[in-house]
Amino acid sequence: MGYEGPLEQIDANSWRIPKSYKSGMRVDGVIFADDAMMKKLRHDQAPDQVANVATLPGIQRASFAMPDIHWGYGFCIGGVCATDPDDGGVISPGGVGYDINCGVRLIRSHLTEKKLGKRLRPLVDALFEAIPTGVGRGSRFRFSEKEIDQLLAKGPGYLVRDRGIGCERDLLFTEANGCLEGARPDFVSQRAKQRGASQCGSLGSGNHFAEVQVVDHVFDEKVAATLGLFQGQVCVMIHSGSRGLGYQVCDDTLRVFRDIPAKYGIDLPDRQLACAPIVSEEGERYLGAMRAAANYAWGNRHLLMHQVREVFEEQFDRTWEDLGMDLVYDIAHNIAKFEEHDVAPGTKRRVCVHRKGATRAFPPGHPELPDEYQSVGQPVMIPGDMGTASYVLVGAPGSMERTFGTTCHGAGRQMSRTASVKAARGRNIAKELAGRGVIARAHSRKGLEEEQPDAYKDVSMVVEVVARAGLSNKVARMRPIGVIKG
DNA sequence: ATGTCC
Repeated sequence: MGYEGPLEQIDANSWRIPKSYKSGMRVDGVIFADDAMMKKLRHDQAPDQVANVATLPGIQRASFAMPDIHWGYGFCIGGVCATDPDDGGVISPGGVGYDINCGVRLIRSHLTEKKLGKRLRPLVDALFEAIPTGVGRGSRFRFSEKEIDQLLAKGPGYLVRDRGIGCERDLLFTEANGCLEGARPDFVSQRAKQRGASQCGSLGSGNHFAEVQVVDHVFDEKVAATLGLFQGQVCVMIHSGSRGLGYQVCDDTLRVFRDIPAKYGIDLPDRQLACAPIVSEEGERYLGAMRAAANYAWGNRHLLMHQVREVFEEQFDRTWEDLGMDLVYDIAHNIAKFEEHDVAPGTKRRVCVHRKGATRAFPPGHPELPDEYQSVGQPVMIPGDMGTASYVLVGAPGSMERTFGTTCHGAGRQMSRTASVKAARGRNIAKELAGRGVIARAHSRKGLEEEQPDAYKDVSMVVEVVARAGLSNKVARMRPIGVIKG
């Protein structure tokens, strides 16, 4: 079952689904992809999901999808949708995803691959021992009921200021400073908090990882230098989200939202697009809980970084400050937040930008960027597969004009999890990775099989499209040398 | 993604 509707080529990198395609579409759909990607997309349901999102009340300009588009719950992964609260705009949990504020952070260091040498193996082993990974795993950090409310309200700011973990600079180099205003811990269920209380500081499973990487190629020396990156440098990339807490918030909300569209007279082409007006009791309850889960996720990645720093300190017998292990940046790629954007030429509005498997990519000069990055734009980390590469980009002016300041978020799967496991029969993925120069540690053999390099599209093709489309510019390619997973 | 079914 593929997509049989119209796809009009706008230019080399983007395609339009006209709003005449489906009744109820309020705006066009726009998909960023090259010719080869578009051919494959015809066999996917995801373009129909882009069209469905275009029917949501209050949607502005267009329903967008990034080149790593694939099918998801209600909204496609790689989807971007901005709604205006003053135009009847809605908030939809499906437009955020189950893993609220899943995201990526990159930590740099003074170390080089050359200097690391034989110390890589014990380093990866120590990371695997220190950092909890896998489904349902808890961490060594504990939060009482009062403390979890603090964490949900303040995010990593609570960890830095009240618990002395990490430093103020860590907050400055996190999207939204790691704290969304208007978080409502009191709108998060007891069950969600219980799951979250023991899991903060754990990695999780699936595509989540912590990776030791080497800067393999620099595309833009000047920008790389501003981000503190250089050829041959050792970095650590962390990909994780809000664990069981965010999942539970999404699950709790979807239960409540089943009958809400009808209550407000909202007609939907797919029940999974369940939503509520931003200006409604139900909308405000989800927004408050979602923001709290987002703050939790930033706290989680902050604690993961803290544990990485501890391991490096022990392995190299120097402080993390001495090792130069500063946070380059932390970005969310599953979130909805209010931002100022042009909804028409010269008309600025505060809109609710849903990014589901899509990354904010603010250009140089944006007021939300830290001073150090004003001249280069916001760093964007794009994880690829664990055997090939990840990318660092920076936001470009085209993102504001075209996609509400957004770019892609990853390679995107090309094989289902079951197909990946089947394809791994009789093979040893860890051994194959070792042959490619990557030390991989995971609790589950099946987990590694699901995440094998073949399961993913070529991340470099995805990055090429967003670069050519002017959404974000390439800075550096990162090659994995050690990875820990669930 | 997720104590992959309270």
